Amino acid sequence: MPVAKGTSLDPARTRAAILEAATAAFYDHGLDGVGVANLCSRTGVSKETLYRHFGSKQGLIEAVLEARSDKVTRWLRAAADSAGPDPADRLAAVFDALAGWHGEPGFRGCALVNAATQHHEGPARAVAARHLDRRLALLEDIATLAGARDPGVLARQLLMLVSGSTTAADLHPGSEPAARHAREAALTLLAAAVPAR
Amino acid sequence: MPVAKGTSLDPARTRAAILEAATAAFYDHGLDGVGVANLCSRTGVSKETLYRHFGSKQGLIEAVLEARSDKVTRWLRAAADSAGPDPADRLAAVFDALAGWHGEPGFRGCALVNAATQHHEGPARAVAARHLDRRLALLEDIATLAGARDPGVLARQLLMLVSGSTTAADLHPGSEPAARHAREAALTLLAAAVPAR
DNA sequence: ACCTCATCGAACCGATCAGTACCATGTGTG
DNA sequence: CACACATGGTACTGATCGGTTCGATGAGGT
Repeated sequence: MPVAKGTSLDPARTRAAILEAATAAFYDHGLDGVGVANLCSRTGVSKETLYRHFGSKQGLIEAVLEARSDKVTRWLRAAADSAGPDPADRLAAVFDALAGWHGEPGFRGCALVNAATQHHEGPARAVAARHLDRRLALLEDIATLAGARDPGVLARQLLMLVSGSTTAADLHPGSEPAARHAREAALTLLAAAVPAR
Repeated sequence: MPVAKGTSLDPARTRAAILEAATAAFYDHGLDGVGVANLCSRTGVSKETLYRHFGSKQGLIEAVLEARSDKVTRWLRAAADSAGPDPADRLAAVFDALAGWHGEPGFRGCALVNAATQHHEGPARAVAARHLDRRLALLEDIATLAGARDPGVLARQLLMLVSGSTTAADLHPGSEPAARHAREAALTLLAAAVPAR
């Protein structure tokens, strides 16, 4: 038997439960805004169990951010894939997905970026940098598919629109969703970056 | 005599010194990363003096962010003004100024945005929102001057490039400065937003 | 000379923090 | 049944936190 089959006393399951609760708590209250004891009471887990699984609070933070980056990256790539082969459609789908995310109740910006701005040292910045690299790769795929003159440059410009719209949606009050304007800007940049027609 | 003229025992001067040291410390280590006692030792000031001037740590944070927003807003507007009347020149000058800022040693992103992502409650978010409003107003002036179809929409798109390039410069490793790519994107969006030529 | 006021330095408070240790409990496996 | 193990609960440590208080010092204006 490769994996455990029991339901209750399963280390992997407790680990996942801690991870899930910590992800939400850190996102809502900040990395420094929630203590380990608080996290334990949210999950119904003892401190000893938490420390046995993650070693330290920083270890937990790193695991949370890593898992979050994986999940968000998969989600955004799936949104692009669901739009079919046309690069403009794929790009539009990315920003439509962002718009949906920004409108969710409890939205507080990108968890990875937020974490990196809170902890200048430690693993947060490295994980956030890799996260942005993943986003960049997705956008660069679209730019290349569209036949852009310099896909790397276009992708970096599009990434700024992704990050910028997320910041705006979090911090800037506005009647219209920021991602909708970002979407139009992205399509304009895409069209301007393909040499011929 | 309307104001004090002495140099040493001047409340306004001590207040400014605290503000200056706190601005740097909060920027470098985060709002929660530096304690009040630590701040006092940096300035050579006693806790009693600090609390007499600012009432609480939150009061100090609010004063720091307010002053920072004023200073940054004036600085960015001055950069635009130094570029002359042409809207494209003014927009380019804004991103050139950003590029210079992003390249400064110790650059860690926008202090206002960072503060707002660290403290979801309290004055930080409100001050940051007003700060983004000021930036938006500057960009909207340029958009209007250029005769854009919808200056408000263009300004919000440009603001995303400003915020997005600042985030990228802080968190994303890259050989070329993000603001240079943002500058070209901004000029492209500006050109595409003016109806006739 | 006098008084006021800003200030420093230090002690102090209660709360909270990350992290550790110990013990009782329950589950799964042999 | 017996053993190993993951766990919850509780108590504890040493440090740091924001904030308050008190007394000594010294400068400025009258």
